Amino acid sequence: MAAMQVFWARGYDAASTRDLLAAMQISRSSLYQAFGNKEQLFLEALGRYRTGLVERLQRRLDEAPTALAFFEALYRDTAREAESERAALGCLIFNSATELGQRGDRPAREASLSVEVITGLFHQAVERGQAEGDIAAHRDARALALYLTLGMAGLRAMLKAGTAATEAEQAAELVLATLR
Amino acid sequence: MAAMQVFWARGYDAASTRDLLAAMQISRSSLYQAFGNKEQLFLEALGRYRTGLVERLQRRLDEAPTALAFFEALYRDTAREAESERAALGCLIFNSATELGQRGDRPAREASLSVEVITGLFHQAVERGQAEGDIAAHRDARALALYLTLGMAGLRAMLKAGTAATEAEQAAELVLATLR
DNA sequence: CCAAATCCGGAACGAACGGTCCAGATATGG
DNA sequence: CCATATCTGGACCGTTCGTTCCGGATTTGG
Repeated sequence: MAAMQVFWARGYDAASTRDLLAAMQISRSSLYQAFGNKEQLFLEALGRYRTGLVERLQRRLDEAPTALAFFEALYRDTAREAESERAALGCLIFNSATELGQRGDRPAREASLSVEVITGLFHQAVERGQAEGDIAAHRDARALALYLTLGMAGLRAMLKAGTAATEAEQAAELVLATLR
Repeated sequence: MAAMQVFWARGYDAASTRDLLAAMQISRSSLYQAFGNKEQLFLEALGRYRTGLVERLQRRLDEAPTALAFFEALYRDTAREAESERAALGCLIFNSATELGQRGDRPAREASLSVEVITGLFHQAVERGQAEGDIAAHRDARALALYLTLGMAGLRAMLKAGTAATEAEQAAELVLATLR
């Protein structure tokens, strides 16, 4: 969905309906007939983003030799995005969660829920890693999952702030160090 | 400055000049005479925020028994803010850096610079901690400083996403574990 | 005490916002 | 082939945006 890209690049509030129309290549009336309003279009876009991201992460996790290797690849690949256009976009979920904060409306709640979904996936990955013996078993799996979500949110924030690739990679490496 | 609070709570774009006038209790013409425009008012507010924050952090660092104790108190106090109104506000610097991203204009550049200033303060604190022997000396000080800034940005993002206090504290504790 | 300089409330500007609406284009099906 | 149903381009709505501007209030200084 093209609307996703617009919300991703500009944020919920700053994405105007005119931006959305231009990207989706449809007319105003079609948008309102098909989605009701801007809020529902955003919810649809965020839902699709989350579904796609979870699918991709789950596949990478399933295909990874170890859960630790999964986290290492995820963090290193993300850090290496530094200084690219892709890095400036960030992640729609973290972007939305920080923009909408505790606003209390549906978009805000859905963004928070999406962060929790990511943490849930990380939790499952950590448990696998602890069973495999690659991830320190003496630490609480849920706490590690929260820590890894925090790390990703922080890394994405640093990339948005313009941190250089080498520095992002060094910081990411230190996040990973806690797993061992 | 009252304008700071408005930018802090609502973000740069979402803070309307009418919001700002109401908070500052001045008239429209006074604002434009005194600050030129909204962008310059924001730069002023962000500058004051940064100065105040750096002063407070530096004092806490100077008064802390060890640099490690400084980081522990900072992270724990921040995590404990979870579920409060204060946590929903986040930090003006990280808020601005993530909202404005790599937009290239003055506000965006100033936000990125502010993040770097925080990292610089952390760098100095890490070096003191390594000299004192409380912080692992085998790790690069600059990398640790970047990691700690990343951790703070991540923690603030989690608080905005509505993470519970107990979970925020657990995650913060894991960030601190890397220092030892 | 008055003249001069400064300040400020509020009206007004053009532009952009999210959302509505209808005439005309397009597709459907008997 | 035409009647009917569906879709859509774009004008338009009221509101809000950042900014400008000016007449009148307030302060200042001699």
